[in-house]
Amino acid sequence: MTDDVKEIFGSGGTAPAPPAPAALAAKVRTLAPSMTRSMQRVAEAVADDPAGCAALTVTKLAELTGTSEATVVRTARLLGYPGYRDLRLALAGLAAQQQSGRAPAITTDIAVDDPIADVVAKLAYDEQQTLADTAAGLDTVQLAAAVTALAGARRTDVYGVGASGLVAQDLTQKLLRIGLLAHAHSDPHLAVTNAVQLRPGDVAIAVTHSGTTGDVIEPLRVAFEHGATTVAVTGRPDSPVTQYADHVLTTSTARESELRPAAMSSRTGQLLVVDCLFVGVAQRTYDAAAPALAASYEALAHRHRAARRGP
Amino acid sequence: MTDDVKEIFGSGGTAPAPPAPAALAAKVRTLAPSMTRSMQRVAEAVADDPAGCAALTVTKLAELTGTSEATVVRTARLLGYPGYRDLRLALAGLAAQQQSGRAPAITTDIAVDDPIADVVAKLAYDEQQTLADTAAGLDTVQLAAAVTALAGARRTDVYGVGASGLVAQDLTQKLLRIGLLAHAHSDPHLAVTNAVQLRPGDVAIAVTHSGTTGDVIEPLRVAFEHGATTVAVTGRPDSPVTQYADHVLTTSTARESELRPAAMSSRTGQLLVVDCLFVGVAQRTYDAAAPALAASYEALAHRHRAARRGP
DNA sequence: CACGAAATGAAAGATATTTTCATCCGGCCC
DNA sequence: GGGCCGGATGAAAATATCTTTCATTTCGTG
Repeated sequence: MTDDVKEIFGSGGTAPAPPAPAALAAKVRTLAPSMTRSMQRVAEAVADDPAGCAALTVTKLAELTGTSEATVVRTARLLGYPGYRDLRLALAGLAAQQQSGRAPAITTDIAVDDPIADVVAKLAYDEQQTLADTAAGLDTVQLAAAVTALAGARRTDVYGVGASGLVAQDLTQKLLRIGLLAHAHSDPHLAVTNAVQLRPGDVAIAVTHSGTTGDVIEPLRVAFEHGATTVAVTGRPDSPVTQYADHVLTTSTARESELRPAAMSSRTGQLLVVDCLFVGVAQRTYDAAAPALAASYEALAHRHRAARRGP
Repeated sequence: MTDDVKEIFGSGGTAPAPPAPAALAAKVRTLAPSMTRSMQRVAEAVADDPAGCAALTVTKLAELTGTSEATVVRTARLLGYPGYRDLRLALAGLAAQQQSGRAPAITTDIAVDDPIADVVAKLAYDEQQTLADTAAGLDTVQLAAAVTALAGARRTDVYGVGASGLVAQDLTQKLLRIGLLAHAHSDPHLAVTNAVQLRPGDVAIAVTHSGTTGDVIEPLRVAFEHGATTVAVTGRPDSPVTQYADHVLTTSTARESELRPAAMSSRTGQLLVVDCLFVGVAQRTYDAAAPALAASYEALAHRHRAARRGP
């Protein structure tokens, strides 16, 4: 009997045997016949609830199965581990695998009665998806062109209203940090007024998910007509805003739903594009950007209290 | 409510602190700043090679990192485990997950001479990572509590300056959309002035990555002392801001580098938290939120031109 | 430059695991 | 049926591992 088992499992019992990775339940079943009664009880408990057993000490598991520590250790040995400690480790791994295996209930829409943990998971998943899609769909040639224009611009105006307005501000903040003259406009009147000032060599950027926001298209048109280099960051590469854009940067959108309007999910992709623009420009103007970044960091330091250490 | 959460997270082994399952690397990064030098060495080793460390005893790991057993245990404690034994178990689980899991990752930092396509890939990857880590590390009990407070608040004030200010605005915009009275403050004086008005039942939210921004802590403190329910969204769960926070929502940070300052990478996690808050509140107040969302959509429609160009 | 607080590691103390060994149980031959 | 044998089993000793304590060192500060 024991010989058969050995044969099936290859080389000899303890020493050279690879500590079983995952197929534990199977191993238990296979080896069960060659086990003594009390060892079987232990093995069964282990196969039944790996996660639970992983939390138990030798003594506890012995108690639970109505056996002794020695028996538990013997069982562990039979299963191919040097001792109970290692079996326990493997058990923890197995539990974790099972856990992560039965994950994705996240493909569904967010429902009104989803528990909060599901909401977190779904939102995170959707945003990750948006990032992946946007990154994959981003035209690096257009991006590089936009970066070049930004890096050499005398001044840069960024237009965005609503949720996209925040993205526009984010970009502006970043560009200012590395010493570029940038301004975000969310007031359409002022935006147009300023757009008139733009000249060739300047840059105007419009951020709009739909690509149909008049308040953003107008200033971009004006900038375009005054010879500025114009960039559109939009989720719709065929939308009106692209008419006046020298370079179009397309963002991807996650599925939307009632509890997750488009305006909300578009933000993630837009911000990725903005970050790419920023880093791109920072690379191009590194000699100026690096000290500027360091300086702005220094300047802020005194506004932070010293972090306290936990006890 | 609390029951739901408990259910999701399985039996409450250690009731108050669910020992981190997978978000270990994230946790290390989050807590690293509050660690001492030698603890950091241990934490780094652990985050670097979970599988390897899982095979080590306390003594060996102490040796490997050039520290003592005591330090290893202290580190394990800080990471949220009762002792090294449990950290080791979690490590084994993590290793197993990684094993069975996914692609290796893009581990390099963004360099000055990276081609633009690499920049896009790295940024996207980092932000995805941040999302995953933040989602995994988010305490859903705290989140649920914050949502409940928000849903029932008479008014809500949100504080944030710099990059976090945009996040604060984002949250405010969203809450306004579903009919809640919310206001974002980036002027610290006005913020404090307004915080004085808050009463029990009102909510104050501070957004700060470092958790040490005085301009944000002050108004939160005032709000706290006036009995408002206070929430902190921060990357540093042990920072000063949490002193005055009834509920702490921790965001995870991606590694940072010269071309990718902390302020930049923190935004992604903060926005995820904000989205979760929003959706949570929208669920709770669905009957009021759904029509409000629809109404705001309607109201905006006329500001969009019809999309031209069909296929 | 001395002071105090925090950090650190050596070693004692507490637990958990492994080994040892005496006992027990079941079958088998006489 | 009794006695003997061989493996199965658990109690307890021995060891390894983990945790705590406490004295020493280090570092920042006035």
